Amino acid sequence: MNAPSRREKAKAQNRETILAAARTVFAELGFAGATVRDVIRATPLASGTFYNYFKSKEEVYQALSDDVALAVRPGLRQARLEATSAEGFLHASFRAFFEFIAARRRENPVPETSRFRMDSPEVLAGFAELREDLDAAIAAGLLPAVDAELLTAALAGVAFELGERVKFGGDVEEATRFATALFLGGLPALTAPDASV
Amino acid sequence: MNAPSRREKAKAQNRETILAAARTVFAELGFAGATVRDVIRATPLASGTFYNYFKSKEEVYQALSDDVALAVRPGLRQARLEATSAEGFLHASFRAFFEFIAARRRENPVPETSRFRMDSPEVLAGFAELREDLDAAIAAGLLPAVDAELLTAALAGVAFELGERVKFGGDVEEATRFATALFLGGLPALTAPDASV
Amino acid sequence: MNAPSRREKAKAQNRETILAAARTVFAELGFAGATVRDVIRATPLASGTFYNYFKSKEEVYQALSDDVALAVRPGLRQARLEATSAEGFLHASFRAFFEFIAARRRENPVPETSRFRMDSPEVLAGFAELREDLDAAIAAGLLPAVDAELLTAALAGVAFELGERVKFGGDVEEATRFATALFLGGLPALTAPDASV
Amino acid sequence: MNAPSRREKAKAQNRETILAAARTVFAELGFAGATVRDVIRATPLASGTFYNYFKSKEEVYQALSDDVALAVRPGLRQARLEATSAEGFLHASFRAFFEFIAARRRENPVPETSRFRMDSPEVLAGFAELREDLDAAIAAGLLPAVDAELLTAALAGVAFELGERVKFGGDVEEATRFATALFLGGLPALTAPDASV
DNA sequence: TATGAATGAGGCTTCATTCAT
DNA sequence: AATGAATGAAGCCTCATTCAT
Repeated sequence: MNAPSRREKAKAQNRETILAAARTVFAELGFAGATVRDVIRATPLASGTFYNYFKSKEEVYQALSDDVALAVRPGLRQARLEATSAEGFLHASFRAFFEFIAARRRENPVPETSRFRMDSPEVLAGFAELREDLDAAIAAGLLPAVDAELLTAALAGVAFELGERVKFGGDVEEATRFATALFLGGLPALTAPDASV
Repeated sequence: MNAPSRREKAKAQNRETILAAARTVFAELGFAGATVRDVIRATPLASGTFYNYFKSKEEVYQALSDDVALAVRPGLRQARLEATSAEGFLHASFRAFFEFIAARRRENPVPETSRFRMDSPEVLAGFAELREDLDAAIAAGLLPAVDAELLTAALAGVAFELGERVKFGGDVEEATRFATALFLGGLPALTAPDASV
Repeated sequence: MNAPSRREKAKAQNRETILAAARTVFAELGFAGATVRDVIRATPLASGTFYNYFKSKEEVYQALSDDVALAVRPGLRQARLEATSAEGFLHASFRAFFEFIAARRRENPVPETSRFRMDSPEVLAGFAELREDLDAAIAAGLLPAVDAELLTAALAGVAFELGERVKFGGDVEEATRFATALFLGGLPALTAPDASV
Repeated sequence: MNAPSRREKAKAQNRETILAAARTVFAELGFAGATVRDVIRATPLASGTFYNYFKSKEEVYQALSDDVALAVRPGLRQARLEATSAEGFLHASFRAFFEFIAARRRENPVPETSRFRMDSPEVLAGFAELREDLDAAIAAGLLPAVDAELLTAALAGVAFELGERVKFGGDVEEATRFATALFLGGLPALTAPDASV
């Protein structure tokens, strides 16, 4: 009992409608380029209704991030925490990430968009934990003692850009293999005394 | 013959004034976040004057890309084309990119903007030729025969994200070394038959 | 017979709740500056409930006027009608008015609003009958035969402005004495043939 | 030479157009009740133009006040400063004020309006100096030593309300005589030891 | 060519009011 | 009756762009 009333369901539904519209619109126009109006227009709702749910574009962004935190990050993290080798760690991370993008693509086909639009909230939210896990992995001896700050950045960058390819139809497995191999091969080189220039 | 008249010089000057202002403003606010007004305001010129030189913000963007093509990319390309080793190729590319960002940081010392602001014309234009050069380098045997599409993406991603760190004070040399070493170590692994998972 | 049912009492209660909130809100924001939403927000009731009792802000205004007609004005009129001297007439009028303002100040201790806020229903309603009473007082020989139109205006003006002082902490007694003395002294002069300029 | 160009004249003209519209609209709707849109609508100008001249309704209000300060108050003040008797002081003040209102009425006929709309900027602006002059007049022995705070309020209130009558066709001379006589007669009474209640 | 005021479209937000529950 | 979410009109303001000077 205490099942959600019809009204409560409608309310939850509207919230989802707005979030889904925002996802699409942000992907299409970029977060900065999108307006609240754009989001509303992508919705059957009236303009005022938006403000019953969110105070601003930023708040939608936040909600989108939260959604993702709930949906993807636990799995992603779990995979990393359970990893017993550098390869496992990297493979689990990249795979989870690319899978997520591919799933998104399936349920919400992406319109043509320029490559520098990859600033969607969902994507960014997941990276916050990465650094943390990296530190743990290094401390545990799973990864060599490289500069964790730069390594986080490099991992994020590669995930980011390969993710773009996946978003437009690239193969998840292939992207995962490529990224994993790159870092697996590169990591030892990063600890070697620098001889370059 | 036909040295530019005073009038022509004044004209060229205004054009440069606008472009310089746009560079600063786009860097500060991002392309999407910036308005033509913002650009004009960063200029001693009147609003109408803007339209004597450019039809829109997009056209300024294009001009900025062209500018950088003229100014930065030839040198970068040259270095890549003359490279005699994978390391030289990578090192030249990363170094040029991070130097570029550091220079921008120096002339525009108030970033306060997060990662979204990497969508500037110069940055994007710089990557346009990378793929081309990669293909050439692979054909020349300088780089192993990996998937050039994915490699381009991975290079861009790492450059992007390490570039962020440089933008906020990171060291150019350190970023260059890190990125170069990562790919130098990773490239051989990319050609090995995949054994992962 | 026919004592109010529980339901009728609840209904009357809600009406009073809204009126009380409106009084406070109008006093704080002024009639023009206040919105129906403001009134509802100052209430535990839902927005729709407002419309079960009033059609609009204006109707609340009217009801407030009626309320005060019921509550304050009879006493004031009584005092004026029973006055046996000009002083009694004036003193009763001013005192009632300033007391009213002081009472409002006590129950709503955050004025922060300047002179504009004197346009509340109670205040205006209170002056409506003054002219009538003045005519009666003049006819009864209580007041000298001055221009009742102008006298009404002058009384209202003084009451208004001294009322402002009372609103911000001025003493009721002092304001009453001042206003009464002014008119008591001035009234004879008003009947004298005009020699001025 | 340096005569205002056509453009400069148009600009000054627009400013006046807006101010005139604001005067009318504030008188009609009250300051609080009026919107910027209302002002614009009372104008042949486009909405954006308003903001070329004023940042907000409040700024128009300020400008209106400044206008009045320039136009009326110097004369008003002069008359008071030159007064050599209480009667002269009062007469000059009231007369100047009512004249101003009458002049306004002539050039800018007032629509029907309720009595509590008399919160127009012009009217209020002039009273700021009154208190100052009153203090000076009392110090100079021109007026008896009454409570200057309350006297200011009373004078303002009477001017206010009689001004309303003048605004709707009342006679300037009559209002001036009435107000002057009231205070002339009332002032002595204000200094007498209080025997009231 | 440069100027900058005027324009009105369009973005943001709040409001009064309705109406299904 | 009471509720409170939905609605869209309307207020606020900024913007890109034009055009007379």
